Amino acid sequence: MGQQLLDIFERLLAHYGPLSWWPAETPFEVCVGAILTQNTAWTNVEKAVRALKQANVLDPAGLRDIGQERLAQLIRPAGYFNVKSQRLKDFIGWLQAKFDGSLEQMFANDWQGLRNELLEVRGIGPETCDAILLYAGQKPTFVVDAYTRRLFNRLGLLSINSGYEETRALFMENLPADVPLYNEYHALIVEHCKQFCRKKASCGECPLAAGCCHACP
DNA sequence: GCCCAGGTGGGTA
DNA sequence: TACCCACATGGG
Repeated sequence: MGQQLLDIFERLLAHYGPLSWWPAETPFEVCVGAILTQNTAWTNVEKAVRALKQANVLDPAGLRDIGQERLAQLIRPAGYFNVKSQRLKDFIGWLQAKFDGSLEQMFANDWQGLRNELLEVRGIGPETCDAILLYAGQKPTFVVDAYTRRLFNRLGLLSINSGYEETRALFMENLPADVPLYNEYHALIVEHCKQFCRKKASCGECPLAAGCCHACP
């Protein structure tokens, strides 16, 4: 299984090249982006992030001090703005109370314990949690999303009923705990599915075996 | 106009 | 546990 997972990774890497995620300038921006991108197209998140930068509030103190109504208006393009402004506030409040608003302090802790604590924060589910740990904190946890389950189910490596933790375990139990590898693998899965699982390209050019997406024969 | 996007939490059986 | 639903904007 480990070799199969590595083969798929190598094919994706050869086809798309290194993507070097996350698309953000700072670890804090990764955390905000991870919350904003929940069930939302990344292009919409970019608009919201841009607005936060222009308002000069894209840092722990800025998001702590801004009113929630104003925050909601700034992130409006990312959708679910009422829900997400509350989630950002909840995360910032937790970060402030627990680690004095410092991501450095937060990441200084044992990451597996930190993962459990992060999951307790309202609005931080498993994917958002792992994205923050991997892409903002360089911790070796694998990020699973809807694309990952869809793709590996179609490749026959994962049951259709596999949940988040089971899917994550497939990768973490069969691949070395390697941050650059986990970083690239998740990014490549997303990039591949954007192109093929959304019918933008014909399957003749697919770097994986036929059957990886609904457009495949 | 219709479908869906790099989810999550709350409610119900 | 296993579904079902709300949450909302913007691009294809």
